[in-house]
Amino acid sequence: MPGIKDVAARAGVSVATVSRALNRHPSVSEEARARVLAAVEELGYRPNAVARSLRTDQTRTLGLVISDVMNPYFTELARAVEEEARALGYSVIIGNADERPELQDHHIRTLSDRRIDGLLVSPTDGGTPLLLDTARAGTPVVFVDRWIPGADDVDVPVVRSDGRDAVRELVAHLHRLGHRRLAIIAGPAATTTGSERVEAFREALAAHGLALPDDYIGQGDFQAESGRRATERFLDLPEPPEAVFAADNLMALGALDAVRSRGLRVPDDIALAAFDDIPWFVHTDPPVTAVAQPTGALGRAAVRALVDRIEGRTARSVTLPARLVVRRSCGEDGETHPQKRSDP
Amino acid sequence: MPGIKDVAARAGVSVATVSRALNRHPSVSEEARARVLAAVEELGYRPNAVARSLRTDQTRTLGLVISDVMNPYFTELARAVEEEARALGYSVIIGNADERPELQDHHIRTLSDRRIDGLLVSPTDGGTPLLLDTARAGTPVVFVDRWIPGADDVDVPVVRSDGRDAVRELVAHLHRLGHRRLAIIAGPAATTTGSERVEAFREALAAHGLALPDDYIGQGDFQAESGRRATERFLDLPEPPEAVFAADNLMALGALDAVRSRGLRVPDDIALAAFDDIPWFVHTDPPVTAVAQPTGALGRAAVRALVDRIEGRTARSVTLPARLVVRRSCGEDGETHPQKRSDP
DNA sequence: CCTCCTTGTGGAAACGATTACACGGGTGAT
DNA sequence: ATCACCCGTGTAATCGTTTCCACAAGGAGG
Repeated sequence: MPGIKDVAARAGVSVATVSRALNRHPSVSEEARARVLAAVEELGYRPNAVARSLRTDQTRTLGLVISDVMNPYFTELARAVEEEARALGYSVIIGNADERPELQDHHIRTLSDRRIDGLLVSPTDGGTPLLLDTARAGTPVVFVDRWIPGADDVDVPVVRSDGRDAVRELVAHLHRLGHRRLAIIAGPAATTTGSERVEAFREALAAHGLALPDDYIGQGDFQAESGRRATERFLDLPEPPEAVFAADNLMALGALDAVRSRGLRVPDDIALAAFDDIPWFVHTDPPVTAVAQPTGALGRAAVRALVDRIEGRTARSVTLPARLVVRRSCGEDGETHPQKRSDP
Repeated sequence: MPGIKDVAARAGVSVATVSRALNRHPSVSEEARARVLAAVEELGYRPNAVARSLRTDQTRTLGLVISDVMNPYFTELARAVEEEARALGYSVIIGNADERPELQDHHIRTLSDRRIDGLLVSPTDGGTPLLLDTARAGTPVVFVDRWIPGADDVDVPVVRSDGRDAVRELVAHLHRLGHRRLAIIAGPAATTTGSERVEAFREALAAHGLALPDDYIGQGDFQAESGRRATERFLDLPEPPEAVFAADNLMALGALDAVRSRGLRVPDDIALAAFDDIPWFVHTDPPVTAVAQPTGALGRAAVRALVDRIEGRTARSVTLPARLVVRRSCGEDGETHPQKRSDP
């Protein structure tokens, strides 16, 4: 592979001039620039990004650490992130933490070693100081979707969506359909999305004079299998819930599994709803009602915030509203959706 | 961030010794090694991967260029690739080509600039010489899932799965259920998986004395929307097919969409099957019959082949068999599955 | 005519690691 | 005692860029 020296030789100029020509530095003559460009073309020269990074101390690369690549929500997020980053001239390296703290650490470490310019993280459960230490050490960090507490002493914007209103709508919807015993399959308590969604649910319930007994809170870990187990536990209760709300789409899938393997039917025997809408929910049996996050917008906003921080501007946290998408998994609602909102 | 010099100073040795101690070079005394390790620990030193790569001319990074991150098949592949790579001491950078040749080129270029050690690609439609040029220029390349012709003059192993037998089984299954007018939604003709699957289908049909008229070949692009369009076209035919085989899962999703929006039902009005099994197919209405690839094994084999090439060993192409998973989307088959095979 | 600035250029010093080479001192064989 | 060798270590070159600094040539202003 040709180096800058080869180009310089071919163009009959020094390496300094080649570098300047390529980086659109103003003080290089039209003529020299032309000769350099020609030489570059002829040799098929491409600057060595590794060497460049070493010298300039920037890689134009973003790290994205997500909790689970197999979760359609995160792949959509990842896709949006990559697109926006590319538009801004950055590449992104994705690390899949698979909901395992030690894997998350592994990726954070590897990415730091690579000297990425900034880090986008949707932190998993499990308190490890590495992430915050990294932020404290000066690497620009932005949280997306989830965040972890203790980031007060360091500037880490959070880009997320607020499901409170949508959850309220969902509970109203369930209530209207006659469901009174409502249960939730929660995510790990240590993740914000884990606890937050339970809180929102509990509050919404309270507004209708309903309680959320401990038996009706299933402990999940955002994976399908845990959704199945939690649902089976619900079904074994002396008084099983009439509706189950899964805090993410994978656990909803597991729940669907569980009720089906008992020979029961959704929504006739039990209603089901999920957080995070995905294309497949349209085609499940039955189509499932879900709280939809503006995933793409979230990803793009997160990248913009991160790049702002990297390039020395200040970045602010962003919260975007989620909305309820009613389908058939909670029962037929008739034609009236008093609280339906128009698409944002 | 501390550099190797800081460590050397702290440990009271030269940078050379630090480097040697860290790279388990044999000739460094126990005592020096201990002091170095202590200093590393105290300072929280991490070697700068960029500098190291520049010097050693290897990044211990693999590039993975896939055609579509949103396709569950590819995300499962990506996940397996990352796992195996990690086990072997490599990181992977994923590039999403989104079925667009120019994006594929963009990623190949970016990855080459980064001096990745090897490239794993599942090429999109559209002939651009860049990919083969890269391989010819000496970058180890392995094709996974799909491949492109013209790679004969350069050693590019292909890791893929052979669906021929499974497609034969599928057609037998459909035939047994009484379906005679069978259609296929093909992928882009320029991708091998696009044309190959059509050929396998045609051959299997021929074995039953059935033809595959042009009207029954829908042109898709592996995206959901194209599956919908193709299916609508089928449905508009004076004599619509009795069964539709989608060459990937996303197009099957689109097909499902199309038949549902006409108020028709699967499998009563039309049967449906897909290439690429995914978890969601269990929960669609109805569960869909699919040809399942050993995706994880494919990804792992691909990484091993690539690393073999990188580390100077020779790598061979690998072909793994796919198998048929019968569900309900083609109709009830009774209890007998004469050709059912046990899980590999 | 001299000075001062501008413009275009090249030489050489970084960046942070790895590694070839040299060297000093100990050890075993002759 | 001499020699050859090995071991542990340090000095310095190197990887491919960017960029600081020096410098030459030419133009403008006094």
